[in-house]
Amino acid sequence: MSVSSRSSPRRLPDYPAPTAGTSRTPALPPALGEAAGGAGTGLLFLREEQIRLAQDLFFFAYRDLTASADLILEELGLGRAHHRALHFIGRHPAITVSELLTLLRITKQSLGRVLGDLVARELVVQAQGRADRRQRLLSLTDPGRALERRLFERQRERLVAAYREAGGPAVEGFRRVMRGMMDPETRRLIDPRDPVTPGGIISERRSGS
Amino acid sequence: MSVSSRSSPRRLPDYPAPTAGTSRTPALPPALGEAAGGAGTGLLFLREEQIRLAQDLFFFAYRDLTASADLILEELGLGRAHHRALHFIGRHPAITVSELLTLLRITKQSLGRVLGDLVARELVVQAQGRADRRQRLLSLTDPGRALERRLFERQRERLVAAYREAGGPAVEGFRRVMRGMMDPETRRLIDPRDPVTPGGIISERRSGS
DNA sequence: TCCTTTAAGTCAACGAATCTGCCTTAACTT
DNA sequence: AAGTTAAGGCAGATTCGTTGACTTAAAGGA
Repeated sequence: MSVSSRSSPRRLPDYPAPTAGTSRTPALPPALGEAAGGAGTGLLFLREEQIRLAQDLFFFAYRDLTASADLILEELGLGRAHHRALHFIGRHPAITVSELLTLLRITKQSLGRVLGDLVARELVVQAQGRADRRQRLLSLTDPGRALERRLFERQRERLVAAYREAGGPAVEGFRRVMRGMMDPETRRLIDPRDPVTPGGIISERRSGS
Repeated sequence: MSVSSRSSPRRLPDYPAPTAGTSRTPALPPALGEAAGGAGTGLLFLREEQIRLAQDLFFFAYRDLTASADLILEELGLGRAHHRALHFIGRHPAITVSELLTLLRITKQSLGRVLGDLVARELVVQAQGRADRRQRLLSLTDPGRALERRLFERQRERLVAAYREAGGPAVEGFRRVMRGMMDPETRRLIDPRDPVTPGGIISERRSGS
């Protein structure tokens, strides 16, 4: 259900203070950052502005980080969805389709198209599972691995720079906060200790190595 | 240009080791987290696995964080694009359309649709600029502010929990790393000190308060 | 005053990436 | 043999983004 209905040249109030006392705000609200609570565990560090700043940081950092690989993808006629698939397949060779679906949280249809492209281009291969022959275990081919690496390098530069600037303890803090933002199930997923279900990435389906 | 061509029941290799020695990897590679370099500023903290973990953290945290507001949005027939617009308009009352475009990095067309919906639903109002009457300064209406707050609260819970668990110094580290990942221009944008261009959020167009 | 540029909005057409619902095939499980 | 699971497919739709060209009104420089 679309909502649009803008068409006539709406009348506009000719003064910039439409609703309640909403005067112009400065570029960004001042109270935050190091100033607020020092590096200590001050009591006020949960003020609303802090949280809103985190939203901003997240939006912009994610936007810029993902954008850094887009040039390469565009040249190849691939999209971010392809990148995500390459990333996770590269990180978990012989992953099953359903595990990949769980990681990406998209539907079979959506993944199907992306995966079809990648297989057609011979960036990904499917192998029949040995233990369960219904499964199509996904792995990168050599060209697939090469492409994934090219994409990775672009983001690596940024992340290395960010890590280096921020320093080790900051990186540790970064990780802790990021983990805290995830759903508990997701957290378990990326946590080496306490593997989700004994065996596979998601559900044990280990077959022997 | 679509690439698909999957249709015939492709022959599959019936053994799970398609390419080079890609045997099954464990749930997640072991070397990382606190184990790796302690909380100290070890020298090895830039190893590839660290970087790849950051990618994962980013993907999952962003996914889970944004998903937390989706329930409300869906009820209203709005999308994430609407949420983003509400967020930034709420954060910068009387923002101009072009400033908003710069923040979101999308095209006028895309924003146009979203904004049209929001104005039609009276969640956002446009007011003619006083200094420059070509501008349509955007602000939230009271219902718009109320909705934005509902959406915010969902995310706030997560972020507060994450901040609280991680602790103050971790939060500071989080911010530093996030800033480091952005484009320099973006960084200037969210940095109160050193405002981008004197005045407005993006370009000075301050008119007096 | 004339001319150019800018801010906003619009039309038309398209593309990427998601979704739902329903169905098939093959293989595993009981 | 019957039921369930893994993968894949078709049809159709939605959301959100794109490009390119154009209009209108206002601002600003010469």
